[in-house]
Amino acid sequence: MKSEPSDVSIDDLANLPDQTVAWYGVRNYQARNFMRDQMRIGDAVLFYHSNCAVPGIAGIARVSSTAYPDATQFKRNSKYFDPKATQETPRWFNVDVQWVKKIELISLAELRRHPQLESMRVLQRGNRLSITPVDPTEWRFILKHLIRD
DNA sequence: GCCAACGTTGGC
DNA sequence: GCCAACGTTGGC
Repeated sequence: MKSEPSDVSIDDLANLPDQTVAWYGVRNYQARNFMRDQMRIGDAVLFYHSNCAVPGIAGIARVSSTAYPDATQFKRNSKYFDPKATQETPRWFNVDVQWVKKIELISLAELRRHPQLESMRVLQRGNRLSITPVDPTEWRFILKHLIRD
């Protein structure tokens, strides 16, 4: 899951109440569907810093709620306000994400160096999704080879 | 339903 | 700040 560290960084997450954040603001249907239809409580998350000096995986988190309506879609003064969304028929959903640990940053350049990760969804050319599934094989490779405890 | 115009993402 | 890539909008 991508987050701009200027918005919510891995350290910000560690310092929030319950070390938890609602993953608000997703306005892409595919990304929404991943949260709404596929994420389950306890699912592990790679917390990725995007749109910053050194983009890459900055930590591990976990899904701590199932999806529920994103509150920002109803807030007129929010940049995420959606005039077509109503309480009865919300359009946008988010899960809660809880901090697990910070890791030594695995940069995007580093991720691209490993052929074992070349089909990782987040690394595909033209990918603009802020949320992408991680293949178990890729997950295990990252855990085993790119993260030291 | 097509598609041009526009907006957004995000690496560089 | 640039720009490639892609999603969305809306006129027709």
